Amino acid sequence: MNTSLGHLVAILHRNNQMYLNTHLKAYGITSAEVGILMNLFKEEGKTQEELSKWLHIDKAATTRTVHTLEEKGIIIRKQDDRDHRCNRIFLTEKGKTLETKVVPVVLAWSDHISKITGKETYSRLCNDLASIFTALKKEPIQ
Amino acid sequence: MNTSLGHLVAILHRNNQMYLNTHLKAYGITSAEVGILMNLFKEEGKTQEELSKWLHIDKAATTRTVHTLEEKGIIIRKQDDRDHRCNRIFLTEKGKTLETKVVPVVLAWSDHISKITGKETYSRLCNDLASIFTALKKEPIQ
DNA sequence: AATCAATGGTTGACAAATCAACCACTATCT
DNA sequence: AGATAGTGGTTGATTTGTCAACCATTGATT
Repeated sequence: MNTSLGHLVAILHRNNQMYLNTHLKAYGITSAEVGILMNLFKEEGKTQEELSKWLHIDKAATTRTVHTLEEKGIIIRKQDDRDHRCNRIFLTEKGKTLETKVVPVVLAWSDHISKITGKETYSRLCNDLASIFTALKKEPIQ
Repeated sequence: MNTSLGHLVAILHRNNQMYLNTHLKAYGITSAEVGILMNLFKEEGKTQEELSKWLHIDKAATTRTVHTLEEKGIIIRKQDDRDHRCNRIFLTEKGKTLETKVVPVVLAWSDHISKITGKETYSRLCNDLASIFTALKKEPIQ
């Protein structure tokens, strides 16, 4: 099985993106927006910088995704009162109603994978990946 | 640790891409080309269709990547004698010399990850992902 | 042999993300 | 207070990939 880790991760990532895009199309949501939304469902009011760091995504990408979400009426950007450089991001009423639509779709894909691997393997997998995640946060590769 | 599998995989994938892009820049190779090259180093003469399937990548993407590789003088496309629809892909001499440059970089990233997780965890991780990989091949999600 | 479907590849339009350069605002330092 | 450095966000250019429509060739059916 001479398939490298990078290769496997790439395939899984694209598979996830495609899954999200087809199943969220009905709600007008794209895969790129899912990360930000899932974050907002948990806690609103983060700055774009904080979102970028959490998602490990370039701040330029965050800017653009946040803009399209605002145009769709799903979030609002509010300038911070103290620090006028910061935009703090909040869900609109419409945005809040999306939680019950988006979250199940995100979980459904994980469930698919979980069924493939079996439950223990799946949670082991998540733990292993999470440990990489935290390690990369502390000490980025090169 | 409320970080979903999709999220973790996405981060890891982008990390890998960035790593490859910075470390292969000197050789004029981009991350998108790595998959095809790694495949050709093992076995030449595959069709674009076969490459696409192996890489789990849209055939349009394969077309474009193969074209840029050809423009760079790294590969040649030869039309199949029997079936004139097929392009079979081969490395040029210049392409063959890249193996000793590209492979170590690809492995270096894996090594980084392996050092983070420890060796057993790493190979377990690869096995778990590979089992997902083969399962997806047989029975794609939705 | 003629038609019709399937296959391999190409193209155009778009989405997702990076990088680099930039602007506006804040914080610091003298 | 004024120069300077740092931070948060935006923009333009480019890369990577998807999707859908298309063309050319092959294969199957009649």
